[in-house]
Amino acid sequence: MKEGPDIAQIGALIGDPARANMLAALTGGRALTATELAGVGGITVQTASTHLAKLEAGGLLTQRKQGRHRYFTLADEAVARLIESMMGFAAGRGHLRHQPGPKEPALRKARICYDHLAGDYGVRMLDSLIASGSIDAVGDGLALTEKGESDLQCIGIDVSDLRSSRRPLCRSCLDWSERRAHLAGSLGKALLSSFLDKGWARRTAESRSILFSPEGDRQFLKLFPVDA
Amino acid sequence: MKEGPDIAQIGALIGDPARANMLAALTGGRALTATELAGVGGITVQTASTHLAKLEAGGLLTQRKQGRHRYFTLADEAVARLIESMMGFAAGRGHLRHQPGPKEPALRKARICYDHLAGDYGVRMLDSLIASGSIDAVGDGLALTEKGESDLQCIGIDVSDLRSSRRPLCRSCLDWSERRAHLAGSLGKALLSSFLDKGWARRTAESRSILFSPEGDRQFLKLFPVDA
DNA sequence: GCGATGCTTCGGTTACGATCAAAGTATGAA
DNA sequence: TTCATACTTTGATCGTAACCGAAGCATCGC
Repeated sequence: MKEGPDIAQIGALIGDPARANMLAALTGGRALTATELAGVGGITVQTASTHLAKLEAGGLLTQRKQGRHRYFTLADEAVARLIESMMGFAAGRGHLRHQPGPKEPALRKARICYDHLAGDYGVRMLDSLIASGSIDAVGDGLALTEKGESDLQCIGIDVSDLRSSRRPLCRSCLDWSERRAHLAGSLGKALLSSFLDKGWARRTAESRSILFSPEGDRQFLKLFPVDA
Repeated sequence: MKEGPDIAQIGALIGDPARANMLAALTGGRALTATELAGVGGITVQTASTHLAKLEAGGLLTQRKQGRHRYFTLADEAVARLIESMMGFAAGRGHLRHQPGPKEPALRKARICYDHLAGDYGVRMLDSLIASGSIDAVGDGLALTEKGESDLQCIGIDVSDLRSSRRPLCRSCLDWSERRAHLAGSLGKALLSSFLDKGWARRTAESRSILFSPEGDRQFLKLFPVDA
């Protein structure tokens, strides 16, 4: 008994509904203040403050002081992956939210997952990249091909820049709504950034969902076709 | 707020120390009775019973009645992966157990992870298989090569048998003690089974650790060399 | 300096859940 | 049948942690 690392601590940290909501909100990638997080957690700022202190002590969060605000973010990508993988697991077990809500469809279509695109559009993009031979899917792993590198160059993404970082270029991330993989890693981030830069899509204020403009939608679907 | 699946429920399930210990013990792959699980959880049978009922209701466990015993196992491999990934995360954050204990070294050397080999030996085996060209590592995924298939045939593992199952052949699983990948999937299971069948190693009664015989140790190290 | 805002700390209440003893149910052995 | 084992259910206790009000700091704008 008592073998291995202590999973009960982080389980308990994630196990509180208010904290889980905060973490889920932070999986959106942007830094949030204590007051904002109190909002998503449905609690007062005092309570939120103690929760945030616990999460920080547990190594899940980091905070950055900026003036009289304190911005909280997930400690690193590993935390984001843990949260998303738990969401995927929970979705598979039917542990869904009680109220689907009106925002749900938008969230399923396209949302941000830490720093890359998820949802129907995220899955579609990866499928298309694989079908066109830009990405090789071997087993459960992903690798960029030479064709993919030159194709990406054409749409303004310099892969050699990305390679210089320590972060893996391609990573598959299980999508909780689609139950299939989408593209994470530095390439996933770069692609989403380029969509936002081009004005094809924009992030929403309070939600993880990503809204495509009519023109951006057209361009995206053209760039990442799916053969019938 | 309140977006996505509910991770707080499973977080809370794993968040209790007694339940976490039970789950960790069941990651050893074998079915355990309620009384045995009460032992690893350090609680009475009554308390264990309520815990087990909760875990079953949450979809993490299944039970099988056999005479007057009730054998509990993890619901499926996804649960095992979740637990191991949380262990890996916890180990990375330094959420280690307070008492390392005397069994720790054996556990780090070789242990069972659901149904395949983990620990130093598990990582070594995968490294060797990759170095010899039996397995291709692309990105974070794994794929068996033709050479690998014939090599495995030589040591008595029929890959075509394994392919018939729905379960993926090769899967990489992050090792919490080594912080590197070892081989999971049906091939990982088949390899460990063959070691046990050959009498190279045996499982221990109360622990997840796997004990190699002197002869088995020699054979294993010869079969999976690491080039300096 | 002043007040306003953002956040944390303190104190006290409350509620939930983990715990076990004791009683109840099911299976097996004699 | 009777007793023993394996487990669950019930009931009651207890501790902890979530929660908020109020007070205490820190920072900004004026």
